[in-house]
Amino acid sequence: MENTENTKPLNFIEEIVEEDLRTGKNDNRIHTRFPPEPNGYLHIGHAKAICLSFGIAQKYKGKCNLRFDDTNPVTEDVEYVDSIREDIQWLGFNWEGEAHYASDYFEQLFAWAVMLIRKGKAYVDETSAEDISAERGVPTQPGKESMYRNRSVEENLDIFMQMKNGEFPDGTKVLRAKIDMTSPNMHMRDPVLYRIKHAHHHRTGDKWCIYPMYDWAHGQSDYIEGITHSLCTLEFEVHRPLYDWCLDQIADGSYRPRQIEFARLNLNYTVMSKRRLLQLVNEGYVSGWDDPRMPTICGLRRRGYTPESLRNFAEAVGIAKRENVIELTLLEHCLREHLNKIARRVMVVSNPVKVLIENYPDGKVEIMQAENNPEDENAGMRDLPFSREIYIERDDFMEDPPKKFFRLSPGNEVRLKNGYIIQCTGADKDPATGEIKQIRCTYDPTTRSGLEGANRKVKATIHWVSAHHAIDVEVRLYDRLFATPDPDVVEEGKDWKSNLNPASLTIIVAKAEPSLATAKPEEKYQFQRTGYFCVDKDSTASKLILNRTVTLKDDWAKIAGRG
RNA sequence: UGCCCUUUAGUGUAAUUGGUUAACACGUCUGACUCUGGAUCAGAAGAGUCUAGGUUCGAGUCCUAGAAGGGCAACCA
Repeated sequence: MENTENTKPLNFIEEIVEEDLRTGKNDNRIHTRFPPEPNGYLHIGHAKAICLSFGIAQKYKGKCNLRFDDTNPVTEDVEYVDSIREDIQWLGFNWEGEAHYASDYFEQLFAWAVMLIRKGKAYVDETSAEDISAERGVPTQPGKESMYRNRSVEENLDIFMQMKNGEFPDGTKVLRAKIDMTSPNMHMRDPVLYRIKHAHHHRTGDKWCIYPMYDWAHGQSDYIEGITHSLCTLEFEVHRPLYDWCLDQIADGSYRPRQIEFARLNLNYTVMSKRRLLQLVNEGYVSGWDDPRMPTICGLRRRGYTPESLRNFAEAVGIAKRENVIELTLLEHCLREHLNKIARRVMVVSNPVKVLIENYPDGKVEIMQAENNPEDENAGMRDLPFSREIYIERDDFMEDPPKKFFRLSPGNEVRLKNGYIIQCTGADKDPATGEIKQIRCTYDPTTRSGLEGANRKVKATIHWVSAHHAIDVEVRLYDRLFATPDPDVVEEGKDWKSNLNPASLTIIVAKAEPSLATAKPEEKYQFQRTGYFCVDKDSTASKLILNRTVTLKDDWAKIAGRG
């Protein structure tokens, strides 16, 4: 066990960590952090990042902090803080100690800013936002120094204090680092460190009216918390020189956090940006952040995903620096792999057609025994009522079947799972429409499941429910959110939303075996031969609602699909 | 036309750090088995590593020059 762990190839971040451990860097401490901004819900891309940072800490006996990057009070809210904490814990991770907040460090950050000014490395700029932007230049051309760049230390200090004391309106002044307006890296062209925002902060209230920018807060927060490996996504790569510059101003040399970037997760048939997810919610394309079609952690949870399956997925996709688009089939594979082991099997007929077993005594009811999960010996058995009239799937009968169709058809035999072998004697049709109203069969009493006679080879086994005992349940058949793998590929004049899958949700009423009546929200079931389902939180005692998490693999659908 | 990053089967990730015939997973295709056309098992196809040069006994790994894709110009993170 220990051995397989050691021989598994390391990703490039683990290699860096192991090298640091070899050389004794930072006293051999390994301390990571997950730093969400509380301005939205976490999605599966964050799940990858969470598994990485918490996973590295676990693997190397280190620690992982949760730190809310709450430096922008106008977009942030406690609602998000709470959902983020819940999602991380649901995923199965525990952060070190209490959750941290960048806002915990506002005082220290301010003190360091004052120190910067004293060293002549920061200045207050009164240029307007537009002009600062213009003066910054463009990537291909150097910027121009601000006319306020060379104020005296005293003047800077004085105005900065006034900024802090709320003497200026929003947007009138900023504190800027004095670095290099000609740098080929835009982020080094005197980046803004503080801006004025007379806004109520979800934690510090009205104490502050100046707030630090990400670049001034993040590395410093890492330093304060003793973070050794600060893992983030690729778009922060260009920030790294600034991250290091900021640390240079405060670090004493005995310890040093390091920022390492990796490629974010992309999944086909969905979108991942906060902006787009928000748009789907606001414009009513989905029912909310936890709509089971959303790639949010709470959405996946409601859909029926398990923390294990998500963690296995994060492991399977790996960590590297190149842009990637993971196939949804890999996610679904990880899901099925886990659900197969834990989901109780039940029989539910989603598109019912009645079958009359002509030679079965009217009014008789037998109780059949069914395995709850053949993959789990401890899952036990359950009772299943059987009677003269049952429902089977309409698709499991064909009047005029093609060669490879093994199920019910006139004259043909089929096994009823955990029941009897039946033979079709005919079907009654609506003379006007040709629709099958009822299928007629006979059963062989010696073939009851468990009896000697049941050992006969039969081509197919189908699921069923007793018509009189079945309960009606609402089933929400979810499919992929987008109809095309890359939602950005669109016709002229259309946008990504035109690729939304119109069939991503179909609601039906199905006939379920009676044992399902006591099912509770979040419980996972396998509807035999159909798929995995999860009881929705909207369920009530009188109305059971199940979400289709994912279908079972269906070889017949492939064969039939080929024509 | 500045800087930074990336480039290995359809999709991801590896390759003992310069060493045999480039591996694993998902997907695809066969077949076996099955009281779930599920699961499981067995097998197959599929890349010669972005291109062109070079170094070397030997290059996916090193060098040179290109190409392609991505990122950077918020008082967002």
